[in-house]
Amino acid sequence: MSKAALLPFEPRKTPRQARSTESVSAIKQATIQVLLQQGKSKLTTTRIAERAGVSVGTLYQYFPNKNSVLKAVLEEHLDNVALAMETTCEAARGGSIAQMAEAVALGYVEAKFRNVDAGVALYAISDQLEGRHIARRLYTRASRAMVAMFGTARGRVVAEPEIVASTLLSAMAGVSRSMLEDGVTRGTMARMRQQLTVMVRAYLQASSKKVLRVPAVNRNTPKAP
Amino acid sequence: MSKAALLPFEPRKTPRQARSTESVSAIKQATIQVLLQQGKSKLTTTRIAERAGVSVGTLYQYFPNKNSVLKAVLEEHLDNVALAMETTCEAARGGSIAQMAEAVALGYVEAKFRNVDAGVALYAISDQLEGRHIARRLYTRASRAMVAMFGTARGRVVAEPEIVASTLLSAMAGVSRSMLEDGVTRGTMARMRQQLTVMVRAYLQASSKKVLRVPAVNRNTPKAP
DNA sequence: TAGTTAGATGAAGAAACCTTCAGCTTTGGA
DNA sequence: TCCAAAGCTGAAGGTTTCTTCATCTAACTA
Repeated sequence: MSKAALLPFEPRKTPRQARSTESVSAIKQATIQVLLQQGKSKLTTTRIAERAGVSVGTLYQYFPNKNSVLKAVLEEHLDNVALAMETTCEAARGGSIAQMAEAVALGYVEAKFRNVDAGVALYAISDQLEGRHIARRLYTRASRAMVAMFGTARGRVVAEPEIVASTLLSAMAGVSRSMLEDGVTRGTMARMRQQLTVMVRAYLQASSKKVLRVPAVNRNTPKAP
Repeated sequence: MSKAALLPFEPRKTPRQARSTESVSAIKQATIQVLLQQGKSKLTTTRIAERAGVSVGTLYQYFPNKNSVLKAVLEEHLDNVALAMETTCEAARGGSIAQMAEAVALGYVEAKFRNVDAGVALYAISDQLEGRHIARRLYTRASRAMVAMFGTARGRVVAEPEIVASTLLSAMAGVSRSMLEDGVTRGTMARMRQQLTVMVRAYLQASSKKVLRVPAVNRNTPKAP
Protein backbone atom coordinates (compact mmCIF):
# COMPACT_ATOMS: atom_id res chain seq x y z
CA MET A 1 0.00 0.00 0.00
CA SER A 2 2.83 2.33 -0.77
CA LYS A 3 1.23 4.62 -3.28
CA ALA A 4 -2.39 3.63 -3.48
CA ALA A 5 -3.92 7.09 -3.55
CA LEU A 6 -7.65 6.70 -3.27
CA LEU A 7 -8.73 9.90 -4.96
CA PRO A 8 -12.35 9.63 -6.05
CA PHE A 9 -11.73 9.20 -9.75
CA GLU A 10 -8.23 7.98 -10.09
CA PRO A 11 -7.55 4.45 -11.16
CA ARG A 12 -7.52 2.26 -8.11
CA LYS A 13 -4.47 0.30 -9.01
CA THR A 14 -1.83 0.85 -11.63
CA PRO A 15 -1.18 -2.08 -13.94
CA ARG A 16 2.29 -3.47 -13.39
CA GLN A 17 2.34 -6.62 -15.36
CA ALA A 18 1.61 -7.09 -19.04
CA ARG A 19 -1.44 -9.15 -18.26
CA SER A 20 -3.21 -6.43 -16.38
CA THR A 21 -2.34 -3.78 -18.94
CA GLU A 22 -4.13 -5.87 -21.48
CA SER A 23 -7.12 -6.16 -19.21
CA VAL A 24 -7.37 -2.43 -18.87
CA SER A 25 -7.25 -1.72 -22.56
CA ALA A 26 -9.64 -4.58 -23.21
CA ILE A 27 -12.07 -2.95 -20.83
CA LYS A 28 -11.80 0.38 -22.60
CA GLN A 29 -12.39 -1.15 -25.98
CA ALA A 30 -15.25 -3.21 -24.68
CA THR A 31 -16.88 -0.09 -23.33
CA ILE A 32 -16.98 1.45 -26.76
CA GLN A 33 -18.23 -1.72 -28.37
CA VAL A 34 -21.04 -2.26 -25.90
CA LEU A 35 -22.01 1.37 -26.25
CA LEU A 36 -22.23 1.04 -30.00
CA GLN A 37 -23.98 -2.28 -30.13
CA GLN A 38 -26.29 -2.14 -27.16
CA GLY A 39 -26.72 1.55 -26.50
CA LYS A 40 -26.11 3.68 -23.51
CA SER A 41 -28.94 2.26 -21.46
CA LYS A 42 -27.48 -1.25 -21.55
CA LEU A 43 -23.98 -0.16 -20.76
CA THR A 44 -23.43 -1.93 -17.46
CA THR A 45 -20.24 -2.85 -15.74
CA THR A 46 -21.09 -6.52 -15.96
CA ARG A 47 -21.66 -6.35 -19.68
CA ILE A 48 -18.46 -4.41 -20.21
CA ALA A 49 -16.47 -6.98 -18.28
CA GLU A 50 -18.15 -9.83 -20.08
CA ARG A 51 -17.37 -8.33 -23.46
CA ALA A 52 -13.81 -7.64 -22.40
CA GLY A 53 -13.39 -11.25 -21.40
CA VAL A 54 -12.73 -10.51 -17.76
CA SER A 55 -14.86 -10.52 -14.64
CA VAL A 56 -16.51 -7.54 -13.03
CA GLY A 57 -14.12 -7.79 -10.17
CA THR A 58 -11.21 -7.15 -12.48
CA LEU A 59 -12.88 -4.05 -13.79
CA TYR A 60 -13.26 -2.71 -10.30
CA GLN A 61 -9.65 -3.38 -9.62
CA TYR A 62 -8.60 -0.63 -11.98
CA PHE A 63 -11.56 1.70 -11.99
CA PRO A 64 -13.21 2.87 -8.79
CA ASN A 65 -16.63 3.00 -10.42
CA LYS A 66 -18.53 2.88 -13.66
CA ASN A 67 -18.19 6.57 -14.40
CA SER A 68 -14.46 6.50 -14.22
CA VAL A 69 -14.40 3.94 -17.01
CA LEU A 70 -16.41 6.22 -19.23
CA LYS A 71 -14.25 9.14 -18.31
CA ALA A 72 -11.10 7.28 -19.21
CA VAL A 73 -12.43 6.30 -22.59
CA LEU A 74 -13.61 9.77 -23.38
CA GLU A 75 -10.36 11.29 -22.28
CA GLU A 76 -8.30 9.04 -24.46
CA HIS A 77 -10.33 9.79 -27.53
CA LEU A 78 -10.40 13.54 -27.10
CA ASP A 79 -6.71 13.57 -26.49
CA ASN A 80 -6.17 12.01 -29.86
CA VAL A 81 -8.40 14.50 -31.60
CA ALA A 82 -6.71 17.43 -29.91
CA LEU A 83 -3.31 16.16 -30.86
CA ALA A 84 -4.34 15.72 -34.46
CA MET A 85 -5.64 19.26 -34.63
CA GLU A 86 -2.48 20.65 -33.15
CA THR A 87 -0.39 18.79 -35.67
CA THR A 88 -2.54 19.98 -38.53
CA CYS A 89 -2.35 23.59 -37.46
CA GLU A 90 1.35 23.36 -36.94
CA ALA A 91 1.82 22.10 -40.47
CA ALA A 92 -0.30 24.83 -42.03
CA ARG A 93 1.56 27.73 -40.49
CA GLY A 94 2.67 30.48 -42.80
CA GLY A 95 0.19 29.53 -45.49
CA SER A 96 -2.61 31.57 -46.99
CA ILE A 97 -6.00 31.83 -45.36
CA ALA A 98 -7.46 29.54 -47.98
CA GLN A 99 -4.82 26.94 -47.30
CA MET A 100 -5.42 27.17 -43.59
CA ALA A 101 -9.13 26.77 -44.11
CA GLU A 102 -8.64 23.64 -46.08
CA ALA A 103 -6.18 22.25 -43.59
CA VAL A 104 -8.47 22.87 -40.67
CA ALA A 105 -11.55 21.44 -42.32
CA LEU A 106 -9.87 18.33 -43.60
CA GLY A 107 -7.86 17.92 -40.44
CA TYR A 108 -10.88 18.05 -38.23
CA VAL A 109 -12.90 15.58 -40.22
CA GLU A 110 -9.92 13.28 -40.51
CA ALA A 111 -9.22 13.36 -36.80
CA LYS A 112 -12.82 12.83 -35.91
CA PHE A 113 -13.37 9.93 -38.22
CA ARG A 114 -10.14 8.14 -37.68
CA ASN A 115 -12.04 6.06 -35.18
CA VAL A 116 -15.67 6.85 -35.55
CA ASP A 117 -16.46 4.41 -32.79
CA ALA A 118 -15.11 6.44 -29.96
CA GLY A 119 -16.62 9.53 -31.46
CA VAL A 120 -20.10 8.19 -31.12
CA ALA A 121 -19.38 7.01 -27.63
CA LEU A 122 -18.34 10.54 -26.83
CA TYR A 123 -21.68 12.03 -27.65
CA ALA A 124 -23.51 9.39 -25.74
CA ILE A 125 -21.64 10.02 -22.52
CA SER A 126 -20.58 13.62 -22.45
CA ASP A 127 -23.44 14.63 -20.22
CA GLN A 128 -22.01 13.47 -16.94
CA LEU A 129 -20.77 16.99 -16.21
CA GLU A 130 -17.37 15.43 -15.82
CA GLY A 131 -17.43 14.92 -19.56
CA ARG A 132 -17.92 18.57 -20.26
CA HIS A 133 -14.70 19.51 -18.57
CA ILE A 134 -12.81 17.04 -20.64
CA ALA A 135 -14.47 18.26 -23.81
CA ARG A 136 -13.64 21.79 -22.93
CA ARG A 137 -9.99 20.87 -22.57
CA LEU A 138 -9.97 19.58 -26.13
CA TYR A 139 -11.76 22.69 -27.20
CA THR A 140 -9.19 24.93 -25.57
CA ARG A 141 -6.24 23.09 -27.01
CA ALA A 142 -7.63 23.10 -30.52
CA SER A 143 -8.67 26.70 -30.28
CA ARG A 144 -5.26 27.76 -29.08
CA ALA A 145 -3.60 25.91 -31.93
CA MET A 146 -5.84 27.59 -34.47
CA VAL A 147 -5.28 31.06 -33.08
CA ALA A 148 -1.55 30.55 -33.22
CA MET A 149 -1.84 29.44 -36.80
CA PHE A 150 -3.96 32.42 -37.75
CA GLY A 151 -1.24 34.67 -36.51
CA THR A 152 1.09 33.40 -39.20
CA ALA A 153 -1.31 33.82 -42.10
CA ARG A 154 0.23 35.15 -45.28
CA GLY A 155 -1.31 38.35 -46.61
CA ARG A 156 -4.26 38.55 -44.24
CA VAL A 157 -4.94 39.09 -40.59
CA VAL A 158 -7.85 37.51 -38.79
CA ALA A 159 -9.89 39.80 -36.61
CA GLU A 160 -10.91 38.48 -33.21
CA PRO A 161 -9.10 35.20 -33.76
CA GLU A 162 -10.27 33.59 -30.53
CA ILE A 163 -13.91 34.07 -31.32
CA VAL A 164 -13.46 32.98 -34.88
CA ALA A 165 -11.62 29.87 -33.81
CA SER A 166 -14.21 28.86 -31.32
CA THR A 167 -17.06 29.52 -33.71
CA LEU A 168 -15.35 27.45 -36.34
CA LEU A 169 -14.73 24.62 -33.96
CA SER A 170 -18.30 24.37 -32.81
CA ALA A 171 -19.63 24.67 -36.34
CA MET A 172 -17.39 21.86 -37.49
CA ALA A 173 -18.39 19.84 -34.49
CA GLY A 174 -22.02 20.31 -35.41
CA VAL A 175 -21.55 19.19 -38.96
CA SER A 176 -19.48 16.18 -38.05
CA ARG A 177 -21.95 15.28 -35.36
CA SER A 178 -24.85 15.20 -37.72
CA MET A 179 -22.77 13.15 -40.10
CA LEU A 180 -22.07 10.64 -37.39
CA GLU A 181 -25.64 10.44 -36.27
CA ASP A 182 -27.07 9.93 -39.68
CA GLY A 183 -24.70 7.09 -40.28
CA VAL A 184 -22.06 8.11 -42.73
CA THR A 185 -22.11 6.69 -46.18
CA ARG A 186 -18.95 7.18 -48.13
CA GLY A 187 -20.70 9.46 -50.57
CA THR A 188 -22.27 11.89 -48.17
CA MET A 189 -19.08 12.08 -46.20
CA ALA A 190 -17.07 13.25 -49.18
CA ARG A 191 -19.66 15.83 -50.11
CA MET A 192 -19.95 17.06 -46.57
CA ARG A 193 -16.23 17.38 -46.21
CA GLN A 194 -16.20 19.51 -49.28
CA GLN A 195 -18.97 21.72 -47.97
CA LEU A 196 -17.09 22.12 -44.76
CA THR A 197 -14.06 23.33 -46.65
CA VAL A 198 -16.12 25.86 -48.54
CA MET A 199 -17.74 27.07 -45.38
CA VAL A 200 -14.56 27.41 -43.37
CA ARG A 201 -12.82 29.22 -46.17
CA ALA A 202 -15.69 31.60 -46.78
CA TYR A 203 -16.02 32.38 -43.09
CA LEU A 204 -12.32 32.85 -42.57
CA GLN A 205 -12.04 35.18 -45.49
CA ALA A 206 -15.03 37.17 -44.32
CA SER A 207 -13.42 37.48 -40.91
CA SER A 208 -10.01 38.62 -42.08
CA LYS A 209 -8.60 41.67 -43.80
CA LYS A 210 -5.93 42.11 -46.39
CA VAL A 211 -2.59 43.35 -45.17
CA LEU A 212 -0.81 45.35 -47.83
CA ARG A 213 2.69 45.51 -46.45
CA VAL A 214 4.09 42.41 -44.92
CA PRO A 215 3.53 42.97 -41.22
CA ALA A 216 6.34 43.14 -38.73
CA VAL A 217 7.10 39.49 -38.27
CA ASN A 218 8.03 37.78 -35.00
CA ARG A 219 5.10 39.35 -33.26
CA ASN A 220 2.31 36.96 -33.93
CA THR A 221 4.30 33.83 -34.50
CA PRO A 222 4.82 32.15 -31.15
CA LYS A 223 6.64 28.89 -31.36
CA ALA A 224 5.09 25.64 -30.37
CA PRO A 225 6.02 24.54 -26.83
CA MET B 1 -62.89 2.27 -22.01
CA SER B 2 -64.30 3.53 -25.23
CA LYS B 3 -61.21 4.81 -26.91
CA ALA B 4 -58.29 3.76 -24.77
CA ALA B 5 -55.87 2.68 -27.46
CA LEU B 6 -52.92 1.02 -25.76
CA LEU B 7 -50.27 1.60 -28.40
CA PRO B 8 -46.82 1.25 -26.88
CA PHE B 9 -45.96 4.94 -26.78
CA GLU B 10 -49.23 6.73 -26.92
CA PRO B 11 -50.53 8.52 -23.88
CA ARG B 12 -52.43 6.11 -21.77
CA LYS B 13 -55.33 8.37 -21.03
CA THR B 14 -56.38 11.65 -22.53
CA PRO B 15 -56.90 14.47 -20.04
CA ARG B 16 -60.54 15.52 -19.99
CA GLN B 17 -60.77 17.85 -17.08
CA ALA B 18 -58.81 21.00 -16.45
CA ARG B 19 -57.16 19.48 -13.42
CA SER B 20 -55.57 16.66 -15.34
CA THR B 21 -54.44 18.91 -18.16
CA GLU B 22 -52.51 20.87 -15.63
CA SER B 23 -50.98 17.73 -14.23
CA VAL B 24 -49.74 16.71 -17.62
CA SER B 25 -48.10 20.01 -18.40
CA ALA B 26 -46.69 20.19 -14.89
CA ILE B 27 -45.08 16.83 -15.51
CA LYS B 28 -43.53 18.01 -18.73
CA GLN B 29 -42.12 21.12 -17.15
CA ALA B 30 -40.86 19.19 -14.17
CA THR B 31 -39.05 16.83 -16.51
CA ILE B 32 -37.07 19.68 -17.94
CA GLN B 33 -36.34 21.18 -14.57
CA VAL B 34 -35.12 17.98 -13.05
CA LEU B 35 -32.99 17.35 -16.07
CA LEU B 36 -31.39 20.75 -15.75
CA GLN B 37 -30.88 20.72 -12.03
CA GLN B 38 -30.05 17.12 -11.29
CA GLY B 39 -28.81 15.77 -14.58
CA LYS B 40 -29.84 12.90 -16.71
CA SER B 41 -28.73 10.22 -14.32
CA LYS B 42 -31.05 11.44 -11.59
CA LEU B 43 -34.02 11.84 -13.85
CA THR B 44 -36.40 9.33 -12.33
CA THR B 45 -40.13 9.10 -12.57
CA THR B 46 -40.49 9.59 -8.84
CA ARG B 47 -38.43 12.74 -8.88
CA ILE B 48 -40.33 14.10 -11.85
CA ALA B 49 -43.63 13.50 -10.14
CA GLU B 50 -42.40 14.99 -6.91
CA ARG B 51 -41.18 18.11 -8.63
CA ALA B 52 -44.45 18.38 -10.52
CA GLY B 53 -46.34 18.18 -7.29
CA VAL B 54 -48.16 14.99 -8.15
CA SER B 55 -47.61 11.36 -7.34
CA VAL B 56 -45.91 8.79 -9.51
CA GLY B 57 -49.21 7.12 -10.07
CA THR B 58 -50.54 10.22 -11.77
CA LEU B 59 -47.60 10.28 -14.08
CA TYR B 60 -48.25 6.73 -15.14
CA GLN B 61 -51.85 7.57 -15.78
CA TYR B 62 -50.91 9.68 -18.77
CA PHE B 63 -47.63 8.19 -19.87
CA PRO B 64 -47.14 4.45 -20.32
CA ASN B 65 -43.50 4.63 -19.25
CA LYS B 66 -40.61 6.90 -18.51
CA ASN B 67 -39.40 7.10 -22.06
CA SER B 68 -42.69 8.35 -23.35
CA VAL B 69 -42.43 11.33 -21.04
CA LEU B 70 -39.08 12.25 -22.48
CA LYS B 71 -40.35 11.72 -25.96
CA ALA B 72 -43.28 14.02 -25.39
CA VAL B 73 -41.10 16.79 -24.04
CA LEU B 74 -38.64 16.51 -26.86
CA GLU B 75 -41.36 16.45 -29.45
CA GLU B 76 -42.99 19.57 -28.14
CA HIS B 77 -39.80 21.54 -28.13
CA LEU B 78 -38.64 20.52 -31.56
CA ASP B 79 -42.02 21.27 -32.97
CA ASN B 80 -41.70 24.82 -31.76
CA VAL B 81 -38.26 25.23 -33.24
CA ALA B 82 -39.33 23.83 -36.58
CA LEU B 83 -42.30 26.11 -36.72
CA ALA B 84 -40.20 29.14 -35.92
CA MET B 85 -37.76 28.28 -38.69
CA GLU B 86 -40.55 27.83 -41.19
CA THR B 87 -42.01 31.17 -40.26
CA THR B 88 -38.65 32.87 -40.55
CA CYS B 89 -37.94 31.40 -43.95
CA GLU B 90 -41.38 32.27 -45.15
CA ALA B 91 -40.87 35.87 -44.18
CA ALA B 92 -37.50 36.16 -45.90
CA ARG B 93 -38.65 34.96 -49.28
CA GLY B 94 -37.74 37.08 -52.24
CA GLY B 95 -34.91 38.82 -50.42
CA SER B 96 -31.23 38.89 -51.23
CA ILE B 97 -28.87 36.15 -50.18
CA ALA B 98 -27.44 38.39 -47.50
CA GLN B 99 -30.87 39.10 -46.12
CA MET B 100 -31.70 35.42 -46.10
CA ALA B 101 -28.49 34.65 -44.30
CA GLU B 102 -29.25 37.10 -41.60
CA ALA B 103 -32.80 35.90 -41.26
CA VAL B 104 -31.76 32.28 -40.96
CA ALA B 105 -29.01 32.93 -38.46
CA LEU B 106 -31.02 35.18 -36.23
CA GLY B 107 -34.12 33.03 -36.61
CA TYR B 108 -32.34 29.91 -35.58
CA VAL B 109 -30.72 31.39 -32.53
CA GLU B 110 -33.96 33.06 -31.54
CA ALA B 111 -35.95 29.87 -31.88
CA LYS B 112 -33.41 27.85 -30.04
CA PHE B 113 -33.05 30.22 -27.14
CA ARG B 114 -36.65 31.13 -26.70
CA ASN B 115 -36.69 28.47 -24.06
CA VAL B 116 -33.16 27.40 -23.46
CA ASP B 117 -34.34 24.91 -20.92
CA ALA B 118 -35.91 22.48 -23.29
CA GLY B 119 -32.98 22.85 -25.61
CA VAL B 120 -30.60 21.46 -23.09
CA ALA B 121 -32.99 18.70 -22.25
CA LEU B 122 -32.99 17.80 -25.90
CA TYR B 123 -29.29 17.14 -26.04
CA ALA B 124 -29.37 15.08 -22.92
CA ILE B 125 -32.05 12.73 -24.14
CA SER B 126 -31.76 12.46 -27.87
CA ASP B 127 -29.90 9.20 -27.67
CA GLN B 128 -32.81 6.91 -27.10
CA LEU B 129 -32.96 6.19 -30.84
CA GLU B 130 -36.53 7.31 -30.65
CA GLY B 131 -35.17 10.80 -30.17
CA ARG B 132 -33.21 10.72 -33.35
CA HIS B 133 -36.29 10.18 -35.43
CA ILE B 134 -37.92 13.18 -33.87
CA ALA B 135 -34.83 15.28 -34.35
CA ARG B 136 -34.65 14.24 -37.95
CA ARG B 137 -38.19 15.37 -38.50
CA LEU B 138 -37.27 18.85 -37.31
CA TYR B 139 -34.24 18.73 -39.50
CA THR B 140 -36.27 17.80 -42.53
CA ARG B 141 -38.86 20.46 -41.98
CA ALA B 142 -36.31 23.21 -41.45
CA SER B 143 -34.24 22.06 -44.38
CA ARG B 144 -37.25 22.01 -46.67
CA ALA B 145 -38.21 25.52 -45.60
CA MET B 146 -34.72 26.80 -46.28
CA VAL B 147 -34.51 25.20 -49.69
CA ALA B 148 -37.82 26.74 -50.68
CA MET B 149 -36.57 30.11 -49.54
CA PHE B 150 -33.33 29.79 -51.49
CA GLY B 151 -35.37 29.26 -54.61
CA THR B 152 -36.75 32.77 -54.32
CA ALA B 153 -33.42 34.53 -53.81
CA ARG B 154 -33.03 37.81 -55.62
CA GLY B 155 -30.06 38.02 -57.98
CA ARG B 156 -28.42 34.74 -57.04
CA VAL B 157 -29.05 31.05 -57.27
CA VAL B 158 -27.84 28.58 -54.69
CA ALA B 159 -26.11 25.50 -56.02
CA GLU B 160 -27.06 22.19 -54.40
CA PRO B 161 -29.53 23.85 -52.07
CA GLU B 162 -30.36 20.69 -50.12
CA ILE B 163 -26.77 20.04 -49.17
CA VAL B 164 -26.17 23.65 -48.35
CA ALA B 165 -29.27 23.80 -46.18
CA SER B 166 -28.36 20.71 -44.23
CA THR B 167 -24.78 21.81 -43.75
CA LEU B 168 -25.95 25.17 -42.50
CA LEU B 169 -28.39 23.60 -40.12
CA SER B 170 -25.89 21.31 -38.52
CA ALA B 171 -23.29 24.06 -38.30
CA MET B 172 -25.75 26.34 -36.57
CA ALA B 173 -26.77 23.52 -34.31
CA GLY B 174 -23.14 23.01 -33.37
CA VAL B 175 -22.58 26.63 -32.52
CA SER B 176 -25.75 26.97 -30.53
CA ARG B 177 -25.00 23.76 -28.75
CA SER B 178 -21.65 24.92 -27.56
CA MET B 179 -23.23 28.18 -26.49
CA LEU B 180 -25.73 26.29 -24.43
CA GLU B 181 -23.21 24.02 -22.88
CA ASP B 182 -20.85 26.75 -21.85
CA GLY B 183 -23.63 28.58 -20.13
CA VAL B 184 -24.57 31.61 -22.13
CA THR B 185 -23.73 34.98 -20.78
CA ARG B 186 -25.54 37.82 -22.46
CA GLY B 187 -22.29 39.13 -23.89
CA THR B 188 -21.00 35.98 -25.54
CA MET B 189 -24.41 35.26 -26.93
CA ALA B 190 -24.57 38.54 -28.79
CA ARG B 191 -21.09 38.09 -30.17
CA MET B 192 -21.75 34.53 -31.18
CA ARG B 193 -24.95 35.46 -32.90
CA GLN B 194 -23.06 37.98 -34.90
CA GLN B 195 -20.40 35.49 -35.87
CA LEU B 196 -23.11 33.12 -36.94
CA THR B 197 -24.54 35.75 -39.23
CA VAL B 198 -21.15 36.39 -40.78
CA MET B 199 -20.58 32.71 -41.26
CA VAL B 200 -23.93 31.95 -42.79
CA ARG B 201 -23.70 34.87 -45.16
CA ALA B 202 -20.19 34.04 -46.24
CA TYR B 203 -21.03 30.42 -46.83
CA LEU B 204 -24.23 31.17 -48.68
CA GLN B 205 -22.51 33.61 -50.94
CA ALA B 206 -19.72 31.19 -51.63
CA SER B 207 -22.29 28.56 -52.54
CA SER B 208 -24.34 30.68 -54.89
CA LYS B 209 -23.79 32.33 -58.24
CA LYS B 210 -24.89 35.62 -59.66
CA VAL B 211 -27.74 35.55 -62.10
CA LEU B 212 -27.45 38.38 -64.59
CA ARG B 213 -30.87 38.46 -66.16
CA VAL B 214 -33.81 38.11 -63.90
CA PRO B 215 -34.61 34.41 -64.26
CA ALA B 216 -37.91 33.15 -65.59
CA VAL B 217 -40.03 33.54 -62.53
CA ASN B 218 -42.63 31.08 -61.29
CA ARG B 219 -40.20 28.25 -61.63
CA ASN B 220 -38.39 28.29 -58.35
CA THR B 221 -40.98 29.95 -56.23
CA PRO B 222 -43.24 27.25 -54.90
CA LYS B 223 -45.92 28.52 -52.63
CA ALA B 224 -46.19 27.48 -49.07
CA PRO B 225 -48.66 24.66 -48.43
C1' DT C 1 11.79 -24.23 -5.75
C1' DA C 2 9.36 -21.64 -2.26
C1' DG C 3 7.45 -17.49 -0.89
C1' DT C 4 5.38 -13.23 -1.94
C1' DT C 5 2.94 -10.07 -4.63
C1' DA C 6 -0.14 -8.95 -8.51
C1' DG C 7 -4.12 -10.33 -10.82
C1' DA C 8 -8.64 -12.52 -11.47
C1' DT C 9 -13.09 -14.42 -10.07
C1' DG C 10 -18.14 -14.24 -9.38
C1' DA C 11 -21.72 -14.90 -5.88
C1' DA C 12 -24.13 -11.87 -3.00
C1' DG C 13 -25.27 -7.55 -0.50
C1' DA C 14 -27.19 -3.10 -1.07
C1' DA C 15 -29.22 0.58 -3.44
C1' DA C 16 -32.01 2.62 -6.93
C1' DC C 17 -35.58 2.30 -10.33
C1' DC C 18 -39.76 1.43 -12.94
C1' DT C 19 -44.32 0.25 -12.76
C1' DT C 20 -48.73 -1.43 -10.77
C1' DC C 21 -53.05 -1.36 -8.33
C1' DA C 22 -56.50 -1.17 -4.73
C1' DG C 23 -58.54 2.38 -2.52
C1' DC C 24 -59.53 7.29 -1.71
C1' DT C 25 -60.94 12.20 -3.40
C1' DT C 26 -62.72 15.54 -6.59
C1' DT C 27 -65.60 16.97 -10.39
C1' DG C 28 -69.58 17.65 -13.12
C1' DG C 29 -74.01 16.63 -14.51
C1' DA C 30 -78.87 14.91 -13.44
C1' DT D 1 -78.10 16.65 -3.38
C1' DC D 2 -76.24 12.41 -5.14
C1' DC D 3 -73.70 9.41 -8.08
C1' DA D 4 -70.72 7.81 -11.66
C1' DA D 5 -66.66 8.97 -13.95
C1' DA D 6 -62.21 11.14 -13.76
C1' DG D 7 -58.35 11.88 -11.11
C1' DC D 8 -55.01 11.06 -7.52
C1' DT D 9 -52.18 8.48 -4.15
C1' DG D 10 -48.08 5.96 -2.53
C1' DA D 11 -46.69 1.57 -0.55
C1' DA D 12 -44.87 -2.55 -2.47
C1' DG D 13 -43.46 -6.02 -6.04
C1' DG D 14 -40.16 -7.11 -9.21
C1' DT D 15 -35.95 -5.82 -11.82
C1' DT D 16 -31.75 -4.20 -12.82
C1' DT D 17 -27.27 -2.39 -11.56
C1' DC D 18 -23.34 -1.11 -8.90
C1' DT D 19 -19.92 -2.55 -5.94
C1' DT D 20 -17.48 -5.53 -2.54
C1' DC D 21 -14.66 -9.22 -0.78
C1' DA D 22 -13.09 -13.72 0.45
C1' DT D 23 -10.80 -16.94 -2.28
C1' DC D 24 -8.19 -18.81 -5.97
C1' DT D 25 -4.43 -18.57 -9.72
C1' DA D 26 -0.46 -16.72 -12.26
C1' DA D 27 3.88 -14.33 -12.15
C1' DC D 28 8.00 -12.74 -10.39
C1' DT D 29 12.17 -13.05 -7.24
C1' DA D 30 15.66 -14.83 -4.26
